[in-house]
Amino acid sequence: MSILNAIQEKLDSLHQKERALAEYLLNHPRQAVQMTITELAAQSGSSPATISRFCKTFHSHNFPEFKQKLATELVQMTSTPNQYQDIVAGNPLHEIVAAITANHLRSITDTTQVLDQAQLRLAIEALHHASRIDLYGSATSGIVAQDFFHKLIQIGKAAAAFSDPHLQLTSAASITRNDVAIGISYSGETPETIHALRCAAERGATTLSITRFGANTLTEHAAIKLFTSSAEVGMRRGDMASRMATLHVIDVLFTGLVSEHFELYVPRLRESYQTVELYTSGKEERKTK
Amino acid sequence: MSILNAIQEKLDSLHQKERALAEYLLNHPRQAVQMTITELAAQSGSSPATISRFCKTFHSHNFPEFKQKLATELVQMTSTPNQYQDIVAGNPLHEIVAAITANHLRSITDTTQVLDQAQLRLAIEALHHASRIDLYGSATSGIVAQDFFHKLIQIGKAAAAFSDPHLQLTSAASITRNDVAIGISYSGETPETIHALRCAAERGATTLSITRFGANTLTEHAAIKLFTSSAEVGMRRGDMASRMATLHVIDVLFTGLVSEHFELYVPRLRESYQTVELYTSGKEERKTK
DNA sequence: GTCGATCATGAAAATAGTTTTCTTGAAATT
DNA sequence: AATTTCAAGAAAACTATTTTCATGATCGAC
Repeated sequence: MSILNAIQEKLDSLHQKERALAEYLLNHPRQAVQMTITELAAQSGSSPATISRFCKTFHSHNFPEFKQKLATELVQMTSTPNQYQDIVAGNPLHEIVAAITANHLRSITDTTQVLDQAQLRLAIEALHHASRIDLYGSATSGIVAQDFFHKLIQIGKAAAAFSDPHLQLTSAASITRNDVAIGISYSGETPETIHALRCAAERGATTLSITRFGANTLTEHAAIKLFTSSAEVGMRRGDMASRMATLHVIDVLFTGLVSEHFELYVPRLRESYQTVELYTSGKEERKTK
Repeated sequence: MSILNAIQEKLDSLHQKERALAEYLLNHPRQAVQMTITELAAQSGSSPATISRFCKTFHSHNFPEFKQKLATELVQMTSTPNQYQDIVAGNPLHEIVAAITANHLRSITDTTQVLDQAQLRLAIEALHHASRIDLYGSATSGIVAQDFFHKLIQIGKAAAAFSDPHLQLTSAASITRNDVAIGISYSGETPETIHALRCAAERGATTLSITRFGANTLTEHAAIKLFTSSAEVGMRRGDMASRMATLHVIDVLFTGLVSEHFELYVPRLRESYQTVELYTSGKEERKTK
C-alpha cells in the first residue's frame, strides 16, 4: 500500500484544504474512487483545482490516473494475503476470522515461494520407486504424517506413519535401501524424529525431511530436503500456520506423484474411493433418518 | 474474472467493429485500461461512439467505469489465484504447484465467506462450558478431529477424538447434557459419524456439526452448524481442499475460544508448551549430532 | 431481384469532466 | 505597515465522453 501510506505520512505537512481532502481519502477511499473530481471536491470540502494539484504531488499525472492507482491499491489490499496477524485478548470475532484467514493464506503462498522444484522432483521419484515409506512426526507433525499416510495407501503404496518414538525407531530399524523415510518437524529439532530419520539414513534408506526453511538438525540427515515458509509471529498458537504449510507441501508432493505416473496411480485412487463408497453408502443411511 | 470472460463468450455474436474492439481488449487489456476512449478507438480500429456503446452492453454505465472494472479484474487475476484448478496427467510440476496453491487459497477464502458469526459464537460458548468434548470423524475428517483434540487438551479441556465407529458410539453412549459432541464430515453423509452425533444428541449433549455448505444429514442432528465452502471440482483428490477448509474452521473456533477467555486459557496454553519444551529439549539433541 | 426495414457505425454536436490560468486574500517575513 | 509568498477557488480553456443524427450496409419479405 503506497498511496494511502504516503498520504498518511505527509498529512502533517499539508495545508487546510489539502488536509481535508487527504482525510476524506483516508476515511472513504472506496467512495472516493467512484467519484468525479467535482463530487470529490464537494464531499471533501475542497475544490477541483486543489484536487488536481494534489494528485500531481502524489506522483499521478492527472486525477483519473490517481483514482486508478488508488483503486488498484484497494483491490490488492483486500485480495492479497497481508501480514501475519497476531491474535490477542478479546479481539472482536470478525477480526479473528480475518486474522486467521490472512495467516493461512500467507502461510500457503509463502511456502509455495520456498518450494524447490528440483527437490520436489527428486522426492516424487523416490516415492515412486520406494517399496516402503516410513513417516515420522510428533504432535502436529504426526497428524500431517498420518494425512500423508492416508493418501499413500490410497494409491497402494506400503506406507506407515509413526508418532510414537519407540515405534518410530522400531520401524526405522528394519528399513532398507529400497525404502524411503520421511521426517516431518516444523522446527526441524524434534529429537525423536531426528533419531528415527538418522537411523533410517544409516541403514541406507532414502531420507526426506520436511521442515521450516533454514538450517536445522533434521535436514542434516536428509538426502532430499523440502521446506515450508518459516515466518510465524506471536506465540505458537497451536502451530496452525505451520501445519497448513506442511500439509500444502504434502499435497503438492502427492499430486505431483499421481500426476507424474497418472496411468498407474489414478485407477488405484479411483478404486479406493469406489470401494469406500460401496461399503459405507451414505444413501442407505439417509433412509434410516 | 467476469468482464473478459463475458467478452470472450459474446465474441461470436458481435459485429465487425465491436468484434475488433473486443479482440483488442482481450489481447491487450493492460494497455487498454491506460488509454482514453479516443486512443482506444484508434488502436482497436473502432470509434469512440462504438466503444461507449460497447461499455453499456457490458453493464458499465460509462467508459471510465468500464476501464476501472477491467483494471480491477486484471489486478485480481494476478494477485489472487482464482479458480479451482483440476489436476490432470503429466502437468508440468510448476503448474501443479500453482494449481494446488490456488485451490487451497480459494478453499480458505471461500470458507471464510461462509462462516456464520452467530453460530461461531454459540460454538465457542458451548465449548467453553463443556465439561467434556467428543469429536467424531472418519478418514480425513478423523485427522481433523485429532488436530482439534490436540488443541483442546493444550488448554486443559477434557476432549477425545474418535474415528473408530465402535469407539465413537461407545463414547457417545456415556455423554451427558453438560458435554459437547462435534461431528465432522465433509459430505455430511458419513453414516458412522451421523450415528454417533445422533446418539449424542439423544442423550442431551450440545451437538455441533462441521460439514460442507448446504443441506446434509449430519447437520440435522446438530444444534450448532458450521460450514466449509462446498466447491470442489474434478475427482476427489484426497479431499485436500476440504481438509484445508475444515482445519480453517477448527482454527477459527479454537482461536476464538482462547481469545474470548484469554485470562483462563492463555496461561494453560503457555504451560503446555513450556512443559513439552522442558522434557524434549532440542538443544540437548543438537550436541548428540 | 427489388423494396423496405433494421441496425451498425462514425462524424460531429452536446455534455461532462479536468486542468490551468488568473485573481484574491490571508499568513509570514522584513 | 509594507511586501512577499502562497493556498485556494472562480472561471476559462481544454480534454474526454456521450448522444444525436445521418449514412450506408445487411437481411428479410414479397
